[in-house]
Amino acid sequence: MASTAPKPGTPKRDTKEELVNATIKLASRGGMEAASVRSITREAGVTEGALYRHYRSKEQLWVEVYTRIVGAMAEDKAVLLDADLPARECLGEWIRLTYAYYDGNRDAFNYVLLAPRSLSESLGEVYERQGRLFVELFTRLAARGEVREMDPKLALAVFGGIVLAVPRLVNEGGLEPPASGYTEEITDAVWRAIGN
Amino acid sequence: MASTAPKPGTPKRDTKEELVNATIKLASRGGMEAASVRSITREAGVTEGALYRHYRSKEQLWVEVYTRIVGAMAEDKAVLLDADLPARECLGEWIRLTYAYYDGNRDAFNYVLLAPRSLSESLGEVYERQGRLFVELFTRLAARGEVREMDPKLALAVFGGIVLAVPRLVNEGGLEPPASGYTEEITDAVWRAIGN
Amino acid sequence: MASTAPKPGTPKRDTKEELVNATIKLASRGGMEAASVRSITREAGVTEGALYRHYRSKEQLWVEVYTRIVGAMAEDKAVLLDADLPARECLGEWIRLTYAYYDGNRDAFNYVLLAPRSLSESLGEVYERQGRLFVELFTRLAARGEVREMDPKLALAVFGGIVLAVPRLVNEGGLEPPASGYTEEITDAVWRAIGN
Amino acid sequence: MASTAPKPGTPKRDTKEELVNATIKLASRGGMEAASVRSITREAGVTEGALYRHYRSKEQLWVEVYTRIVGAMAEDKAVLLDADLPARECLGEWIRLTYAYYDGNRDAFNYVLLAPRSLSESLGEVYERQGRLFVELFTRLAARGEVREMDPKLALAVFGGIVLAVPRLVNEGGLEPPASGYTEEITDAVWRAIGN
DNA sequence: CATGAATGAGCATTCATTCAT
DNA sequence: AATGAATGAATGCTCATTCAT
Repeated sequence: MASTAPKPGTPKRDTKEELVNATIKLASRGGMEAASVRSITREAGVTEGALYRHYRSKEQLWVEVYTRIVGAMAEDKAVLLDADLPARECLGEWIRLTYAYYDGNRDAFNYVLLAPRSLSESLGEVYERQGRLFVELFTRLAARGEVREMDPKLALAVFGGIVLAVPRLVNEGGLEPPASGYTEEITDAVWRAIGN
Repeated sequence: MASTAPKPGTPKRDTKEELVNATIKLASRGGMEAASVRSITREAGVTEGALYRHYRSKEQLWVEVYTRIVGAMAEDKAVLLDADLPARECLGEWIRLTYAYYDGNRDAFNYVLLAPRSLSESLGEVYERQGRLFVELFTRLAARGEVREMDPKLALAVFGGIVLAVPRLVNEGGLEPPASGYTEEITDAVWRAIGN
Repeated sequence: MASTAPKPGTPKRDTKEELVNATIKLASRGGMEAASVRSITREAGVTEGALYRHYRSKEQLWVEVYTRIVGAMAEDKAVLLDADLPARECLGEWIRLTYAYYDGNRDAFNYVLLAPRSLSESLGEVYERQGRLFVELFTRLAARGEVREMDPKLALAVFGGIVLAVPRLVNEGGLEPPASGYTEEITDAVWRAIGN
Repeated sequence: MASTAPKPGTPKRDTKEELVNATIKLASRGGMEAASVRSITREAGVTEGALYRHYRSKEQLWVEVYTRIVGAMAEDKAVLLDADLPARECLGEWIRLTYAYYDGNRDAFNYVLLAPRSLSESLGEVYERQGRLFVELFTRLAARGEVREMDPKLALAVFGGIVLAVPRLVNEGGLEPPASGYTEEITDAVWRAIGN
């Protein structure tokens, strides 16, 4: 008779997981407004108290949500960073990678990008960490003379602006959906703007 | 019988005006959270009831706020559209104009960017109208062969992305402040991305 | 057809009154724990929001409650202060007066006396004002040599301690109820402790 | 097989002890509000479940806390009761003793004073037991004609009132700190009030 | 036109207590 | 004995909106 129940000392990781998933799900569907503590916990199938066992505050839950998304993406990007591909190709991969994570978590990203004012410092750090990775990439490529000579942070803004604005317009502004993959055209635009 | 009340023929547009100004003022200072119905009406010097006499809802007040800002900007841009300047110069002016309105109304814009989902159709229309103006510009320039051949809506996304992302990063991402005006460098980037 | 409804501009003082009364009533019955915002407003026949129209916080409501009770008592005591009665008689009246207000508001008093740590500054002020009145009385009597030479604040503590402890013991410690009026015996004890 | 666990014969009274100590420690530092079940158990180094293995409820833990404090004090006072000192001296010692326990456990005492209504009967008994001891003392002294003829319970109220009110005023009412010990002046006042 | 008191559902958070392990 | 995740009702408070005057 093998027991399917978790052992006493074994922390059930399910709840944290459920909470994070519920948060992303709700935010993706109905924007941040839909992601109240009540609705998150209902969606996760637990009570409000359970959230506060695992996270100090709603904000800390968001920190975890964002940290996970960005953290996973950052790992993949770090690999790319060391792959020493030609600049244009590298940028293309970078964008493809960004969209891979962006697509499933659109609203989590938007929340962070559009309302950082209200976010805690620890979330700000995760946010910056994401930016530093691009700056690192750009700086390396610049050292090899493969991209334009410009403030890497400005390059980051240009890159981030283009990459984030396009899906928004696709969604809400009437732009046609990606079809064969907008990525190519977006990479073109980014490359022209910051490439060599 | 000297009357201190406004003359019958004199339309008292004051209340609506005060409400709109109060909204922009509060949102610009303290973000969207500071612009509650209560604080808006207090700032405007009227009561909550008065707001609802003039606007169906808080949302409708925001529609008006946004319509006015974008409307005024659109007028200026329409002039530019007909001025037949060389493409690059025209784009530079266009950006300068955008920032002129954006700077004074950052939070009104951000609100729209952050939560368009919850805004009524009329706001969506205003939002699109702004985009159509750029599309019109781009199409004209394309007809003269002065910009790249690309989907004008994609150009809009690229343009909008760069233009909106840079001030954000300047503000919150640790980028150096505009100095004599980042506008030049932004225009460069935009031009490379979508110019000819 | 005389209208019984309040005029537009006329503030209905009822709600504030109801709130104050409900607070005293609940605190007197079930102690401070029974006086939650929810129960206070239910008892007053209004919703929670209504409380916050009239008071910035629950604490501010308590400030009003206490201010009213102490304020009314202080007025009566001020009269006594100027009546120039012989010390012992004056003290007796003072105690009688204290009980007159104390009896109807026992828990409001107890709350303030036993948990001042959590009270706002403005409540602290009201609290002190009550004490200053006694100190003033004691100082005057001392100047006439009718009471003992001692720190008036210590006298206040002795006076307050005796006066407040007796009803507590009557209520909860098994002391027999006042019968013909404990006041006489209490006045005796107080007089011996601080009189001349 | 060296065992690190306590020997079978050794009773592990640790948990109850830790719980009681943690409660007193927290209440003395941060008032009753700081003594939540969570913080008590964390301070004691156990979990919430452990508390409920040893006490039916939080209230029962407080009963134990209070019983211990008062019990220890009662033992000391019982010795004093049999020492047959002259009345005034005896009262002085009694007060000194009271403060010795009161000072280290101010908040435990205040809790009882503030909210006895909600405490179980067993706590009420402990509370009364404390009073009975004084009544016993007073009755003996009265039999020897060394104190006033008055209801011993009234004497208890007078005694208790003075003794409890003075430290409060010292702490919060702006009275000067005890210096070499207010005890002398307090004993004076008590003696005048109830002594012979 | 304007007032402003009242609504009532909503918010994030805390707490003593329970119970499967 | 002890664990600690989960409960669920309660807390003080905010907000856009309504309506009798």
